[in-house]
Amino acid sequence: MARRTSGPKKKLRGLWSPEEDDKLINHIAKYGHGCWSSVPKLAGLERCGKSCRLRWINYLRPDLKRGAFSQEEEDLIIHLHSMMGNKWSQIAAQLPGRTDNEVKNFWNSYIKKKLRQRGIDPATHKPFPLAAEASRAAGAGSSRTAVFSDAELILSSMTTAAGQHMPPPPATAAAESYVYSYSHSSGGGGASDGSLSGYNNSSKQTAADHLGAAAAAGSYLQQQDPAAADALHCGPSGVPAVVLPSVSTSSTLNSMAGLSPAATTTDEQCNNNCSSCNNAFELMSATPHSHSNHHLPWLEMGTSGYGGAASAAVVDHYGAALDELKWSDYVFDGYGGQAGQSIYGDSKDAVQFVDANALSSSSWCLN
DNA sequence: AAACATTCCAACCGCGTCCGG
DNA sequence: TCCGGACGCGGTTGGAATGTT
Repeated sequence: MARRTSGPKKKLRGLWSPEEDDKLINHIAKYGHGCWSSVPKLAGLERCGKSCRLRWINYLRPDLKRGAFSQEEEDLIIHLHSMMGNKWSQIAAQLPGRTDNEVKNFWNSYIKKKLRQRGIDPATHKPFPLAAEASRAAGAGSSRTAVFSDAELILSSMTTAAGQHMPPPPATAAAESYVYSYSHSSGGGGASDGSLSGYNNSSKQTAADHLGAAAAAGSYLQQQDPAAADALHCGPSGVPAVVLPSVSTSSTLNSMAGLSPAATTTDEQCNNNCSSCNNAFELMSATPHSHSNHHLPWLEMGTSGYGGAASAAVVDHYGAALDELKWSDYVFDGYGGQAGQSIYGDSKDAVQFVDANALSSSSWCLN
């Protein structure tokens, strides 16, 4: 992989030899890197400080994980990318033992391709126009794929069974307020005791991962918009209290920051139709809330528990926070993959939008 | 087995930011 | 306030490894 070992610029040295690595490791072990520009001279290397820094950070650091990315890491990368864009260093910061360069390469060589294959624009995390059009054409059927247009969803969220329009969601929420139904055949047992008993064996680890991932996203949200994070009940550590995903949902991502529709419900949404949901705020204690067929209006979540001005404030906060969220968030929930399975992976479950006919204007919570 | 194509990823480049003088 | 050096980040490159014909 010798790179530019010959050329006009003398300073280019190509691959690092084991001897060079040893020198750098020994030097840093003894003295630390201090000022990188002085490292090459002190370590006896014919490299620039920048190159030494890069070599250390990307390859020699003892805490690097190396090896293939796990499914959870992949999911997290996709989700974080949907929130942050190409902020590789920030994304890598949420992945212990991974470097920005590694994440970037993984994205460019693998994830990007995977998303494209699924008709998702990796840059926007939204469907390619053609794919959306194809989906629209196929939309006449009872089940649709996860490829859809924003406008289509907004429309569906505003229409009731009688063809009447639902009260419009808050303006900031409208663009993101997708109503969809997640229909998952395998479902998942409910667990309201705060344990992970609602998760099957293979899901428990993923459930634990959800917490970590949610914490990461919560932390990010705290940084970006503390007020919004507070509205989402992010604790001081950045961990949102509303984090547990529905066990019926597939991946790490649907739980991110508790922002996903499947991850939370509220009293109003559930009281009428959900006998197993006793208290909306059970959710806020990170209790697994497994209602595989909840059809909740995204963004309505959490706000109905607040009254009047407080609710409006929360909505504002949500709006600000949700500006950061993109299509993949919904996809992640929408896909009904098994726990630990990337929603971008093959899945036999198809996302279904809530048929407008299934919604009443008085309740968002339907089974 | 050879030639060619594709993939992967370490390394480099250039730019922006930070910070001390 | 300006300047310059150091640092960090994201984008790009190009050659080794791997796959395909």
